[in-house]
Amino acid sequence: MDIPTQYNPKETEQKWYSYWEGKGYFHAEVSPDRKPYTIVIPPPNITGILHMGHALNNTIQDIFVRYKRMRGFEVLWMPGTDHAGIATQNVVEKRLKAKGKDRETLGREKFIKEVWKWRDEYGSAIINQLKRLGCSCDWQRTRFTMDEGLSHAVVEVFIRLYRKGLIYRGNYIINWCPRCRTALSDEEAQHRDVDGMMYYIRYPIETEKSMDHVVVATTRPETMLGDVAVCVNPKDTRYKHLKDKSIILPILNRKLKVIMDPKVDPKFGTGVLKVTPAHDPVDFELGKSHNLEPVNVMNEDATINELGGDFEGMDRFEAREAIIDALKERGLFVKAEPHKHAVGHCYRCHTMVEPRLSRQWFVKMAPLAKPALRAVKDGRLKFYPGRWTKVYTNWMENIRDWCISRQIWWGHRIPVYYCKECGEKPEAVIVAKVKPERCPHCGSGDIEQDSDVLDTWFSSWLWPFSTLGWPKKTKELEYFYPTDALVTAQEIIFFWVARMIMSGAEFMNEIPFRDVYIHGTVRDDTGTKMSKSLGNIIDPIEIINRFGTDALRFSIISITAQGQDVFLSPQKFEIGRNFANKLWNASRLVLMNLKEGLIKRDLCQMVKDPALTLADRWILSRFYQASEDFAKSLESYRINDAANRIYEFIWHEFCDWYLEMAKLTMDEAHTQVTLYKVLEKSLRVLHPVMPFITEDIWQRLPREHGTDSIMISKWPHMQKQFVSKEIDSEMEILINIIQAIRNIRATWRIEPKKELSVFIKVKKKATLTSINTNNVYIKRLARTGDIEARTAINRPKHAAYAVRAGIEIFVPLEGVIDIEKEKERLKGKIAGLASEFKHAESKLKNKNFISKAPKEVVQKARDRLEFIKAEINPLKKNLKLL
RNA sequence: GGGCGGUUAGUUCAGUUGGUAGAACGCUUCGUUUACACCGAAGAGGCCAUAGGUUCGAGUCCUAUACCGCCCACCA
Repeated sequence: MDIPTQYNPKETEQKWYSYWEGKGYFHAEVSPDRKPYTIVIPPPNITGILHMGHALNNTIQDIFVRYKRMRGFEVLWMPGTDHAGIATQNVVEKRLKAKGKDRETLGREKFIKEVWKWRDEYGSAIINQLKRLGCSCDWQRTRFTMDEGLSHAVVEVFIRLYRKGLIYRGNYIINWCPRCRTALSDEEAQHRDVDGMMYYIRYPIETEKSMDHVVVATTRPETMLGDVAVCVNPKDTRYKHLKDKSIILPILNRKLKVIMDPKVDPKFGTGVLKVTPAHDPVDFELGKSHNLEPVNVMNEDATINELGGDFEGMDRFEAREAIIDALKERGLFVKAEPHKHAVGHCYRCHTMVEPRLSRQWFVKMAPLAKPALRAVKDGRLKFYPGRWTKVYTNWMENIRDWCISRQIWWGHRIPVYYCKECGEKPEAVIVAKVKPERCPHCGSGDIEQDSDVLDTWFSSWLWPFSTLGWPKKTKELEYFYPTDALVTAQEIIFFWVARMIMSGAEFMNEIPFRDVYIHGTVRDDTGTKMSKSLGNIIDPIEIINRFGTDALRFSIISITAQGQDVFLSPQKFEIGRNFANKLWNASRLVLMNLKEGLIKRDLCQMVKDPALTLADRWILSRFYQASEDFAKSLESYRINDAANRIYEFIWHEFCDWYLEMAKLTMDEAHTQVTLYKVLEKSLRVLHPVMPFITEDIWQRLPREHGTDSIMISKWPHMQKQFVSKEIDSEMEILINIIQAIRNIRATWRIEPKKELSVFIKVKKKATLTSINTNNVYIKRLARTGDIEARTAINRPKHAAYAVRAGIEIFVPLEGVIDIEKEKERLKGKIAGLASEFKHAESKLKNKNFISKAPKEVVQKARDRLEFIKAEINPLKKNLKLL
């Protein structure tokens, strides 16, 4: 059979991927006679390119998908992308800017056309990369969150929640990104520690005798322009005198009320809080409970507005400096102290988020969280590893309302219309699927749609059912929902996983999946997260080009322990490349020797075949154990264990031992059959992990396997009758003997080509028989001549000796090595070491050396001494044997 | 401030209900015997972070401590 000497991954990958796709193997249909297995892809966003996190994530999913498909499930792995509102808008805006255009002059409609154009051109890049990864997704069912069907689901959900009173609109402090100029949800504001300053500022008290002050502490002095009050804790005796007094806001000279509220911590700062309801969430709450009118002093881009007096037009940080200078001039500045605190940053552009008072749409989350919480508590939904359960419940129990409106253009426009005639009346708000002709209240035709769009996650949280046609009751939805598993990274547990569970419970009355497998974050070998901005990314496509897809997949899986972060460096991919190479060459050996007429045998019949050797039985026994272990590990999400188990089997059991033994009887039928069966089945077990190389080799094997592809072949059926601990341990003894003899050869420096005669002393009769019937293997693999095994043996003269598992092994050295010469060599070596030992010992007894030499040098000397001790004893033992 | 993860061979990491410590890479020595040097053989290398406790027995369970890392949090 013809098989190239050199494995060429690229060729293999291209050939077989298009073959699978062409045959339609990825496609899943409703098939009532089979059980469905559905896996939910975390849809990558269209601006993204494949990074290692994706590679890990999708490899894991593809392993499950291929495995389950082989196990007879109707597998649906539905791919798709999300529209990534802010990120995509940013990308397209940047592109426009390069052409000298901008979004505002273009206008909304034309801009959105531009975005669609962009997405048609670049938005499927990541899909193609997933194909190169070998992902067996049902590409015919590829979905996009802006598709008609999914958009329809979004509107439907908005309306249902609104009618249920779970969506409301209101003025609140939200996270505002001044660069993207939009509101963000709490999750989208990522807290990072910032080395800031705490500024202490004097606020004058309005009294008869002026000059009295109260000192206020703040990290954001620029917000003082929006101060409306000063607040102290009612129990704080230091500030009792402030009651009913007024405070003068410096610079702007506005009168501030003094309010008392237990929310203020007397121990923090000076115990006096300046109250800025429009720019701080706590202050906002205070303002509400004390009836204070907020003063918003900032524009959308975080510059100071007209209410900021002389500071109008300045950026927030510029204004901060200017205000401090102004305060210093007036003698109202006390001090600034370094202060570390966590500040929110936009998760898309990393700009410091500004808390901002504005009118937004929110989802009331607490009622949605309840059933989602219950599902986890009563075990219907499980996290792997389990520790994420706590993280999840914690978040759910303290859930806050979700700000879903975004002041951008790319996304699902909010299905809310306002009647201009009705103005600010509540009746002016019309929530509808399509724009109403007339206002149902006043009949006016002057109606405008809300200009905001929805958070991208407001469409992805519906993914498990919106992609299956919801709200229509499709047969796919009924068959494939709820899905089985979700594989994802910890970063999106709150953004996506938790919300999907809530939406599933709410709209489908059933949580969307039962297993959530959270894998680790991919980091570089210094432990920092891989990111474009840090420039420490390892591009999976580059790795694929260099090592092959299978190598990438195998390597990344084998080093990813359940839920543990993954530390990567390019050289780690050599594991997989070497393994692929090993597999290829082992297969070559088998293929070159396979005679088609000899392999057609039924396994069930084979067990009884007396021609089967110990080696044949052993490798079959090992194979079935390996394949079972593999499956068990996989089903419990211990994927690295699975990968390493099959690696261990193929490399160290099949290649290192069985193939070497099989070479003895290569032409015999039992060996031919065993070689063929074990290789063919091993390929099937390995296929989910390394799809390309396994398909390629499998297709070169003689065709008696009924299907056109390993991809749709059946998972090897367990044949318990082959699993035998007795066979295993019988072989283990042989292996031990062989290793012992090889060891003797190495320690006595026996020429490789010299044949040895061997005496073996065994206690058990059965073992003796086994050794005698199988001594051909010892002869071949340990390269020996005659082997004499008996229950009673006298130690031969001048013999090397070893004992393994209770079996004694003697190898006479006379005639094998020059005994006198070896004696001399050993004596010389011992003498040399002894003198070195003496020297080192006396050195270490020298007090001057110990006290004056650098510590490392002394330690080295000590280590050396220990080393010599350890070296010298075995040599002495050997000398005695001669 | 709360929660979580890590600390095991020179390095990077496995170690599933407690039972004589594993892999990969690197290192040393040998080897090109008709699959493979992206290879084979033999070998060296570990008070499993520290201190207590439970147990016949602890890398594994409990309690503290230290260091590294992550997540969450409206202390201005």
